[in-house]
Amino acid sequence: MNDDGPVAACPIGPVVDIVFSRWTTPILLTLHNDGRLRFVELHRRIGGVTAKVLTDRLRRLERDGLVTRTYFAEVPPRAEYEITELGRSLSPVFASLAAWQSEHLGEVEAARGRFEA
Amino acid sequence: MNDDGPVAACPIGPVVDIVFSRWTTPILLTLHNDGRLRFVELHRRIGGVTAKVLTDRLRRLERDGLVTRTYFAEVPPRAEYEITELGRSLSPVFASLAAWQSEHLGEVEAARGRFEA
DNA sequence: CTGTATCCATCTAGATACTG
DNA sequence: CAGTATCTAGATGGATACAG
Repeated sequence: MNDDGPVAACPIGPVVDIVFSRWTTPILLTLHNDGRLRFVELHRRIGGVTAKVLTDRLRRLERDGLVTRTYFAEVPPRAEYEITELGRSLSPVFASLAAWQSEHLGEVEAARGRFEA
Repeated sequence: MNDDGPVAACPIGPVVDIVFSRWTTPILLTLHNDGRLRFVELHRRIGGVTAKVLTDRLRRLERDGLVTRTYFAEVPPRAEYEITELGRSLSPVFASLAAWQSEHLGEVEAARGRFEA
């Protein structure tokens, strides 16, 4: 949550809150690249996150309309997650981040090296 | 910090950590738009953040080469912060976020409304 | 003015156990 | 399998006081 304060200082606050909460980018990218996945499979591919936290993030993404959840009350039960059109529309954002990173991450690392001294 | 786990799931982890820690976007945007500013002025324009936290973020941005700090040991002292070329290179990233937000934030809010029901 | 030092409230996430 | 419930540890941020 970006605090209030002069909203003018951060007009992109809302989208940052929606997209860059922890674990949301790997979730969205995985669903974007790998298509519809059930819970365990998504969990396995992301790694490092607990079921509780993954569930929380997925609920939030579902609430925001970026992901859909389809539940099958079978035995054993099955839940499938899929990215929505709205979620897919974030593609250009992720592309611009990837582009910046591949072009400039080296400079950041160099700056960090200099900063040690 | 995006945990480890399969890095493949989040290739943009590093840039997300660099750019989307709390308060970093308003800091970068303010310095981008308003030019070189001294500490108090920056503090005032952002609002809602304490001096301690603002200092922390600025140090981190300085370390990463996105911002420069120039200190004048006068009485009273003066410190001026300015965005670097590297920091300015984030422009397209912010532009893509702003574009997405203006196009799709309404859909997110609609989804949230639906989710209540 | 430009911070730092300290302490504390809060929030998040992780571990673990358990249910339908 | 797909979660939920509970508890706790650690990180983060805020309040406050103080220093150079």
